Amino acid sequence: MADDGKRVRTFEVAALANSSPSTVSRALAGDKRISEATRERVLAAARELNYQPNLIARSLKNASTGIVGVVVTDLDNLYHSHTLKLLIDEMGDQGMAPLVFACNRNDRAGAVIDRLTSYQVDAVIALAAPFDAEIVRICGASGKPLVLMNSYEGPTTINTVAGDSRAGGAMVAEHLVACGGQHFAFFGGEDSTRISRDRELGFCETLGSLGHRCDLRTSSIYAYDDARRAAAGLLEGRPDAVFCANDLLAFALMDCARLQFGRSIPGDLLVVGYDNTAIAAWPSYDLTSVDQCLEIMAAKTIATTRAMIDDPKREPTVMTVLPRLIPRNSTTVPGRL
Amino acid sequence: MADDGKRVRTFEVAALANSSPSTVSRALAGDKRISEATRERVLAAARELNYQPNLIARSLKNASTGIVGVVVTDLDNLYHSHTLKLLIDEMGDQGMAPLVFACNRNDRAGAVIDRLTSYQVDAVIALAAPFDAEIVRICGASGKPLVLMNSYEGPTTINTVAGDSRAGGAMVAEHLVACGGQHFAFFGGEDSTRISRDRELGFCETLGSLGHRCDLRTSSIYAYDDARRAAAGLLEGRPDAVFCANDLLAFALMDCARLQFGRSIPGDLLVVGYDNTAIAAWPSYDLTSVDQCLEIMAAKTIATTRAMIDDPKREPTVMTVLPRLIPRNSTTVPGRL
DNA sequence: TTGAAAGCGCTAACAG
DNA sequence: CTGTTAGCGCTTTCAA
Repeated sequence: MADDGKRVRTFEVAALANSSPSTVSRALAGDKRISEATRERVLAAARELNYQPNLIARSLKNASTGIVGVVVTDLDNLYHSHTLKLLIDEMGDQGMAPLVFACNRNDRAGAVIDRLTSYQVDAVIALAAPFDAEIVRICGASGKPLVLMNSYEGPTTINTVAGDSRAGGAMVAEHLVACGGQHFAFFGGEDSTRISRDRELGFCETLGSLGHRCDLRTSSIYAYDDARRAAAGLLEGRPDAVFCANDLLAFALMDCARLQFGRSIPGDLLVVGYDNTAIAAWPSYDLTSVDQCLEIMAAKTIATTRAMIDDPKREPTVMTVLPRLIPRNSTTVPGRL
Repeated sequence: MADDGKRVRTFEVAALANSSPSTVSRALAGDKRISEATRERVLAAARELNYQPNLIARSLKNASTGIVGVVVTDLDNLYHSHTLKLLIDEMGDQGMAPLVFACNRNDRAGAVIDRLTSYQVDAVIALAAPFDAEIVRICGASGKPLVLMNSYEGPTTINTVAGDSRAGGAMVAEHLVACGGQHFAFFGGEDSTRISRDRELGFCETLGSLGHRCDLRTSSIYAYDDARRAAAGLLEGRPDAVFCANDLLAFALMDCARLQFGRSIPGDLLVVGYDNTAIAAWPSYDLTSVDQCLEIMAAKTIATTRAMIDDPKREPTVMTVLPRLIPRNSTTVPGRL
């Protein structure tokens, strides 16, 4: 029964168990060299006093805190916030404690990482962050393993887990051709991002190898209104098959096509999105989309992080997760299948 | 220039500044009794070595870690993940470090809180958590301030920041009556939650005082498919004005009304949602919704947390934030306004 | 105004 | 198998 305020320390447990702090520490750590009898006594005492070890004190002695820093950008993006949720769940299961900092556009990434490392995190995971040399430098200098998840770009000297955007783009090309598309368009996210470029690249390459080409393209930032405007421009060109670099762009384009251009989907226009957001499955959109298999990516990210913590001089790995296309009504051509 | 791996300690800074660790500590803390000259020397040395204090070590001596535990449930709910984002941003600005744990339905809340308190967090914020006596007991026993944000229920002996659901329901009633509704329905979230009940209560009360009543009701869990099914049942009763306890329910109901019942919105049916999700503003839905002013709630939550940390024996406060109704096309009656 | 020394709670090396 | 001791990096008396 922990009484108000003060936490129970090893010392108190030791006193109750007629033993010493070190014995308590060992018994709780499962040290083999403790006799069954004393172990029992210690465990009983600990339970009775509701002893919870002070992890902060422990980590001052050990090298490791069990805390992993997570740097996130752009949590307004539903897809990113879902990724964070998966990471948090996975880390919780693995006994890691996520210390989460947002690094919004105007923050200096370096300052954020400095705060993180001040807390002696065991590693840093950067989520959907634009590649930032300063992060890499600081983590390198402080010897903290760094893992980039779904981040926009990075050399192979840094641990990276990302979806295979190029393969995803290729899948979409094959699918749209199979569905009878003739005039193809690409609707990209922010052009500077490697992810959007890779999706476009895979798309165009594969279209080419199938004897088609992508005549139209435009791009927009991640915001419905902007996307809507850009979509209008794209639709002027009268494409009949559009690949959108993410679901939000696809939703905006579908709304624009139906409400503003009076076109029916999939009758007049085939649309494919990316990320397989929950909303894609809603009947109003029923959007064919590429699923990045985020659960797998999150699991790999955590596994990589764990491996780097266990062996800091391990070679960095770059992992790629193959996405899969989820066909829905936005590309279902009545005559086919 | 911090070299590989090892962090710089006060000792090294002291050596470079021809001084002692204690002086370094004081200079960096801005202690008044340090001469201008030595302060300069110390700061210069610290900067030169890129000294970052070890916050873990510091907090072992001090009472406080600067870490605040955040317990979240149900991050799949877009509204909750957005709330978390706002909290993270606000805490970052305030110099708090959020240690985030998910407490999913099958986890024991107690275990999660125990892990949190093992890290000596300065306070715990429970976000959208079902009220759980165990959390309260453990936080109480360990003397950690607890703040519930938008949580489902709680006695007034606990710090709470929540939207005024009853007032929100009342606003909706007034609005729907003003828009000419005649046959009212309420579409609730999980019935056990106080929040949904309060929204309904405010709605029905105010309808009553305006000479109307709410004849129909149903409820659903937070999942599109379930909501869609429940909505179908509700629409059988042919209401012409529905208040949905959250936006997701409203979207499902709108889809159901249009696609399955062939009813037009707002022509045949007025719909109001709650939370003012980003999607509510999309043209396909263009949904009138109640905005909870989450930024304000997040700010108040952090302010309360800060106040409790600064003065742990402060009386708990219960705060309520007045929402505001955002009218959109789903309740725009052509003849009016 | 500054330095030396003690101690936060824990664990690990070193006796016994 | 177990207890004593030292020390993680910092802050803070206490002395000078």
